[in-house]
Amino acid sequence: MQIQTRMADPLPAAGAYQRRPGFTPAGPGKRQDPLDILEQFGTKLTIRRGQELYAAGEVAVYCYRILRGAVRTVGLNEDGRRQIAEFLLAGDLLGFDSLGTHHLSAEALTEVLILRYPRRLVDSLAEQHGSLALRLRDLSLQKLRRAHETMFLLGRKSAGERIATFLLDLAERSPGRTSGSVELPMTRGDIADHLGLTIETVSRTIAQLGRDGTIAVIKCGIEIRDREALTAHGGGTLH
Amino acid sequence: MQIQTRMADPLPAAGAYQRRPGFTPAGPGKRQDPLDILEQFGTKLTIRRGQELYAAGEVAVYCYRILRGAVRTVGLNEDGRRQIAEFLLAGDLLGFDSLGTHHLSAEALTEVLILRYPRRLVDSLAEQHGSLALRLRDLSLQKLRRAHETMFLLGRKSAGERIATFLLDLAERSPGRTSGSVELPMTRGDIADHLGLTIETVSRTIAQLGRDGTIAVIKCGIEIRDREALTAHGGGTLH
DNA sequence: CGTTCCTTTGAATCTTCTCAATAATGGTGG
DNA sequence: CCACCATTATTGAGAAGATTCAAAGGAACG
Repeated sequence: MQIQTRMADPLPAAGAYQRRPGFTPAGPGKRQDPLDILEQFGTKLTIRRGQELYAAGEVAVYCYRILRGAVRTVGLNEDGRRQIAEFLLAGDLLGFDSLGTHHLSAEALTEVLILRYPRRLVDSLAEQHGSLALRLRDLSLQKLRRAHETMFLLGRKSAGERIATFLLDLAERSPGRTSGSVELPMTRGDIADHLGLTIETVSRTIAQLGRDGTIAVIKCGIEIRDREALTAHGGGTLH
Repeated sequence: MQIQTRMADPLPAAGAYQRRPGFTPAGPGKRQDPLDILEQFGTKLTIRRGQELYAAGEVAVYCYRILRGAVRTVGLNEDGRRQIAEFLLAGDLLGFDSLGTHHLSAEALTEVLILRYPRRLVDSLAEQHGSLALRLRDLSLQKLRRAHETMFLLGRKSAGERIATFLLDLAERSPGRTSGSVELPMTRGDIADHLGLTIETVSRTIAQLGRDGTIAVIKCGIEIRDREALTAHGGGTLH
C-alpha cells in the first residue's frame, strides 16, 4: 500500500491538543491535529446499542474513533464483578491502548458511529509521522493520568463526591455542552460499576442532589443547576 | 552530543519483556532488552529515604530506573487525602509516563539507588531505535493495564481481597523472590493509601491473615505460608 | 534514654450495601 | 394505539463492613 508521506511535519508541544468537543474532521487543506492524518484511512461503521466493539483477550486488530454515540470499556472478573474503566464520547479514541491483545472489552452504550483503523496501518503511519506518534503517546499518557484520577476517586472519595465528580467530568467532556444539561447515555448500573458503588447508592445520591437543587434529574440525563455547589461537593482533584 | 546509532535493531514481539527480577544490567556484548540502550547514558544517584525524586507539577526533565530500593508515586488533593498509584521496586522504570509535567510525585521509601536519564536524550534515542520506542510504549501500556487492575481492586474488592491481592502482587514483583518471604518497605499508612483503606483496617486484616496461618508477620515484611489460601482470598483478576 | 513515629487492638459509629417492594420506562406485538 | 413484558429506577428498612476515636505497646532514631 502506498502511503502519503509529508516532510516538515510540525511537532506540536505536549498537551497542545485537548479534546475537541463537537468533533468535526478537518478538511485536507488545514490540519490542526496529527490525528487527522488517520482520517482518510478509516472505515465508517455503525454499531448497534449493546454490541461489542471488541472483547477482552482478543487480538487488537483495529482501533477506533467515535464520531457519534457513547461506549464503555469494561473489565470483568471470574465471579461477575464489573469495573467500567471509562465512558467514551464523540471525538474520543478507543483501542489504541493495547499492544497485543485488548485487556478490556468495549461495548456500545447507544447506537454508535465510528471510524475504524487497522492497527498495523496506524503503527506504520506513526512511524512516518513523528507528530502522529507523539500524539498517540500523548493520548496514552492522558489515559494514564485519567486512570490515576479515577483511582483517587475510588480509593478516597465518598459516594457523594464520586457522583459530583462524575457529573462534572461528563459535563465537561460532553460534545454538545452548551447549557448545564448533561446527557447520561449509561444506566445507573453502569455508573455504579464505574464509581465503585451500587445501583441503589447511585440512585439515592443523584436523588439527593436533586432535592438539594444542585441538579435536576431530567429524561436521559441531568441538568446542572448550581455548578458551584456541585464542584464543592466533588472533593477536588489530584494536586 | 554524539549518540551511537545501530542499524538492524531487532524488533521484539509485544509483551516479550517481562519484569526482570534481580535486575542486572547486561554487558555491552549481549542485549536482551532495548532498555539496555539507555544504560550507558544514565547517571547513578543515591536518594535518601523520604526524599522526593520529583514533585507533582514539576516539568519532567528526567526519568529513572531503580537499581535498588523502593519508591512510591503519590497523588495528593487539596484537603490532604492521598492516593499511592504504585510502589516501584528494583528494575522498575519511573517518570517515563509524563509528557510535559509529572502529575504525581515520586518519593523514596528506602534509600534508593537509581539511574537517571535526561528525558530529551531518551526521546532522541527512541527516535533512532524503533525497538526502544516500542519498548517504552509497551511500558506505558503495561502501566495502564496495571492501573485498570488497581481500579478494579479499589472499586470492587473487599478489604481482605485488597490485602491478599497486594501481597501476592508484591511477592511476584519482588527482586529476590526465592521463598515466600515478602519485604514490605512501606508503612501500613502507605499500604492504606494505595488500597483505599485506613491504617487500622490494613493492620487488622494483615493480623487476621496471620491468625489464619495464611501468612506470618515478620520483621519488615511478611512470609507467605499458604499461597493457595492467599490466592483464594484475592478475589481474582480482570478476565 | 527519651522522643517520635509506627503498629496493634478495642469499642462505637457511620456510610454503604443488601434485600425487598414498588414505580417508571421502553420496546414489541397484537 | 394500547396492552404487555422486560428492563431500569426509586425508595425503605435492616445488616455489614470499614471508619473513627482512643489507648497502649513496640520500633527506630538521635
